[in-house]
Amino acid sequence: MEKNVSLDDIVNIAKRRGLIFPSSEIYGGLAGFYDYGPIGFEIKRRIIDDWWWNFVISRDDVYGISPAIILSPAVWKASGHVDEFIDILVECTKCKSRFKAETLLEDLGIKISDFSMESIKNSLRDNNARCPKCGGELSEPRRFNLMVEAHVGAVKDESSVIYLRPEIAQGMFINFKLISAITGAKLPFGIASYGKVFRNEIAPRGFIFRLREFEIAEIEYFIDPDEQNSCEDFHEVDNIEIKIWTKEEQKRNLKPKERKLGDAYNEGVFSSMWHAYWVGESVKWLESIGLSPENLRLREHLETELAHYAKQTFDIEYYFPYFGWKEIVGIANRTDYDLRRHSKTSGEKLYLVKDGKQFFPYCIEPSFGIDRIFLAVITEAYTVREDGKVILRLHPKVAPYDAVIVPLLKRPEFIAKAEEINRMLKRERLATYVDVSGRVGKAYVKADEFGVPYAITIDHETFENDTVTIRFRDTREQIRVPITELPIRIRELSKTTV
RNA sequence: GCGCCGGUAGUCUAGUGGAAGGAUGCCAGCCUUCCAAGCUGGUGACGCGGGUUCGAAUCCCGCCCGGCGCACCA
Repeated sequence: MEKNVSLDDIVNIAKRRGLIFPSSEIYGGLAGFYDYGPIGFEIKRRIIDDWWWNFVISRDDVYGISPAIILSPAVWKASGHVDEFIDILVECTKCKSRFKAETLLEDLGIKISDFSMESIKNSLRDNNARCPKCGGELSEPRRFNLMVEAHVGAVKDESSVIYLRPEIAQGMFINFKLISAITGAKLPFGIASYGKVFRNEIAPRGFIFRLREFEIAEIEYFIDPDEQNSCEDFHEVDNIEIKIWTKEEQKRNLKPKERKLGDAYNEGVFSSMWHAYWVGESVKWLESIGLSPENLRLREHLETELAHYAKQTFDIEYYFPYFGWKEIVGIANRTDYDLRRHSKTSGEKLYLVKDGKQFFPYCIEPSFGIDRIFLAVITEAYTVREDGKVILRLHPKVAPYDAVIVPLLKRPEFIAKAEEINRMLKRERLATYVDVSGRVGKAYVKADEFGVPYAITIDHETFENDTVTIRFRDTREQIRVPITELPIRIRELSKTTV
C-alpha cells in the first residue's frame, strides 16, 4: 500500500467520485466556494453526526442549539468583530472617504517593496500622504473587516447592513442566560452548535482548506472561574499522548515534545485543567474518526497570533502530506471576555450569582473546522493498492454507505434478490445501495473508491441456502453469512473493524 | 490583493495558425463470469469575452478559475 498522496490525487477523486467540486462551475466558478456531491456530503454529514453524538448527546452537560446565521449587527460590535480588520485601509479624517492602502500608494505614485502594515505606515508618513479627494489628513492604516456584509429590508443603506456570522460562538453567548434558565444547567456546562460561517478571505487557497463559506462545529463550555482547575473527568484524558509545541518551544526553535496531557498540565502548559480536558476530548474524537495519532499535534498560539478575545489558544494540527502541519481545530480559553462584553453593551445581566456575589463564567471553546477535518479524513483514508486501485479506508462510522449490495450476475432473479435485501437493510436503518454494473469487480472497485466498508454479494449459493457473502474493503476477504443475520453482522463489524 | 505558471470530454492526455485525436469513465446491448482487462454501438471537450488573421485550441488583450511564492490569516 502506498501513502504518498498529493493534493491533485484528492482533487481528482473528489471530482470523479462526487465528493466535492468547485461551486458555480458552469459559470466559471467562484473562488472560495465549493459544493459537496452525493458521496462527499454523506461523509461530511456523518462526521457532523458523530461529532454531535460524541459532544452533545452522549454527554449530560452540553446542550445543542441552532442560532441564526444573521444576528443583530450590535452583537458583532459588542464582540469586537466589527473593529477587527484584515485588508489594509486608510480613512480621510475630514471627508471620511476610505481608500485601500495599496491603491492609494499607487495613485500617489509611491513605490513600496512590501505591503506589510509597518511599511505602509512608514511610507504614508514619510511621503506626507494626504486624502486625494479633499486633501484632508489620513488616519493610521487599519485592517478591513473580513465579515461578509449584506443588507436586509427594502432599503439598502448603512442602516440595513447586516453581517453573515464569521463564527457561531456569538449566537451561543447571547443565549447563555436563556439556555441556563431553561435547562436549569449548573456550572460547568456547555452549549454546542454547528453550521455555516462566512469569512471574506483575501485569498482562498488550498482546495477546501481556506474557504469563504465553510462549516464549523463549536462548543462554548462555561466554568466557574474559581473552579478552573477542578475537572472531575480529567482522568479520562490525562493519559493521552500527543506532540505538544508550546509557544516557548516555538520561540526557542525547539521541536514539539511528545507528552501525556496529564504531565503537560502539571508542567503548567495549559491555562487551566478544563482547557487541557477539552484538548483531550477533541484529540480523542479526531482519533475515533480515523486520524492517526502520529499525524496530530498540538501547537500553542504565540502572543501575536492570539485572537482579541483569547487568553490562550491551542491548535490541533494535522499533518497533510501536501501542505505540512495545518490547523484543523482550535481550542481557546476565551475567559469571561464575551459574556462581560455582551453584558455591558446590552445591559442584560449575563452574570451568575454565587454566595451572593456576581461573576461571569469563564469559557473554553473547542472549535472544529469541519471541511478541514473532512479533508484530513479523506487524505488519511486515501490509499493506493498494489494493483493501482484507489481505496478510501474510511472508518465505517464516517463512510458514505454502510454497505453495497452486488448481484453476481445481471439476471432478473439476482437483481430482485439484491433489491429485496436492500429494502430489508434500509428498514434496519442501514445506508445501502445496489450496484447492478453486472461485473462484481467493477462494483467493488467503485465501492472501494467511495470508501464503502462492506460489499454484500448475491451468488448462486444464495438461492440454495439464503446466504450471501460479505466482502471487506481493506482486505478483499469474504465471509458467508445468512441473510437474516446481515443487519446485526454489519452493525457489529462497523464497531469492531476499520 | 501582488507576482510567476497553468486551464482541451467526468478523469488523464495528443494537438503550437489550416478538418479537435486517443485512453479511461459513463449509457445501451451482447457475454453470465467473484475483484474495473471480452465484443458491438453510443454520449461527451478547446474556461469566458474581445482583438489580429482568409482562417485561432494555437498569437495578443481583459476577465474568471486553479497551483506555487509573497502578503494576510479570529
